[in-house]
Amino acid sequence: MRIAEADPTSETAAVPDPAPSDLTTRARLRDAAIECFAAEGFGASVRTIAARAGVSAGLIRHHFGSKDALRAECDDAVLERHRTLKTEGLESPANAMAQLAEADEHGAMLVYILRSVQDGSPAGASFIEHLIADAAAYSEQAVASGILRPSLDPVGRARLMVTQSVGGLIVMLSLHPEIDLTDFKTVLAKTFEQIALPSIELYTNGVFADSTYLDQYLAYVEAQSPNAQSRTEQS
Amino acid sequence: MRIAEADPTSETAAVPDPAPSDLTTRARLRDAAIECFAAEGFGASVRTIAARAGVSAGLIRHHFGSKDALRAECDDAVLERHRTLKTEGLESPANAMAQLAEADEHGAMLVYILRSVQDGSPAGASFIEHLIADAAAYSEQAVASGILRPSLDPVGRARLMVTQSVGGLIVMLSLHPEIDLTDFKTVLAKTFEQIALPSIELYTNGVFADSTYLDQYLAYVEAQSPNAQSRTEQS
DNA sequence: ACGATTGCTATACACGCGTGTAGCATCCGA
DNA sequence: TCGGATGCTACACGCGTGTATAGCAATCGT
Repeated sequence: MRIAEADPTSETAAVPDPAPSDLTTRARLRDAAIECFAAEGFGASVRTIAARAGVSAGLIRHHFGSKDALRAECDDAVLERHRTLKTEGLESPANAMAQLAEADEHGAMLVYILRSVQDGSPAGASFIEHLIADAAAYSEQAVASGILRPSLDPVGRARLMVTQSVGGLIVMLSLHPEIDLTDFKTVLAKTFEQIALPSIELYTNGVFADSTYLDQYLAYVEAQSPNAQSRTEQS
Repeated sequence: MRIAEADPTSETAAVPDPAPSDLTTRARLRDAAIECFAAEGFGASVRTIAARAGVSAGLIRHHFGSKDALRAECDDAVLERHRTLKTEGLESPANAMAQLAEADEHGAMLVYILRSVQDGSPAGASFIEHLIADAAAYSEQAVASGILRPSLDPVGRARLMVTQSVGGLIVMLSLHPEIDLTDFKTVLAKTFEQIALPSIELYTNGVFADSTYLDQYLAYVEAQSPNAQSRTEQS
């Protein structure tokens, strides 16, 4: 039913329209929507999106049917772009974000993901769960190879680190509402530069001087339920 | 000019109106706005707020002039309530949030702060900066008393930990969009229970097995600019 | 070469929003 | 007792939004 920009079922031979951009208007509309959603959040109006794509507003309805459908297609596009980027490149959760922020297009993609999480949409939750699963898998492997310390709660640790990292970026995004589409790269780079040393330091040494807090908590949780858990203990 | 709920300048003798709640309608309106903003974000309509307070919608304009003025007053109220709560109670940044989440009213207050940050409003930025300043002050004191490890970048560490903690809560909030005003406490308690062990573990031991990453970064930053910084080094 | 489908624009509709205005009841001070 | 301020409601206006419809130009299949 839906005709993609390169669907071979109804493609004749050569490209039918050498547009100003080499993309189909539909694809340009989708990319413009991704950029607008990243820049302004999902409250961006369809007229703004259409104006950014250089077309009329009604064309969005003509191509996608509704704003929600357009957004769903943006979610799919970003999700798949992230997936391919993940499989083709290295996927070290620590600097995956930094890698994503390199190209401008990737920067917009990153911010789109942050907006999705910030918005509370199912797509955002899906992103988070994927990131957590990836982090957990990478963590297990890194623990096995001696890079990371083992944890009493591996998936809990992965969940914590992902939510905190993404959340920190969302906070930094919210702290700069005047952000422009052109300085995604700049702002992200400055942020990473700002938090690089503290985060590496935190991940290397922690912040507590000794293990009294951890010991106290473990004793507390042991007193609460002296049965399950605390079996894989080798911190 | 502004008539507070207990302003003695125009108070006769006894309470003039034994309303269903013992608060002024104006104060009830303000509290209802705080709750609605916490529950739905700042897109909550004035009609919703008025309905929650059990009054008409136009009354908001009558009392506050505009929705923005109402929100500003909510910001002030929450900020001052947080300030008093901070000074009167203990202020350990680690469990300050947990303490805030105890009472229902405090839970709504916490979520209001999170919404402010999420929204990107100046009030949210102010909250964050205050939290960072507090955390930095507490951190300095805790380092002096041997509870926390010293840092190569103390304020950077405080900034990182605050933004990540608050951001993690925002992500958790966004992951539960169906949140109801009545289970602020429940959701927050479950979240804290979920992240307690991983965060204590992280803050105690870090995640890296050794200090190669930190050493590499320090060497890199030293090679980049061999002059300033790296003087207060005693990690 | 011609009909039909496609790409696209322009305009209008319905809705929810914040805001403004008119009016009513009540309470207080002189 | 009475004038005026106060607390509050009901209703209407303008605006921006997503959505729907009508129509035009071009391209493609046959």
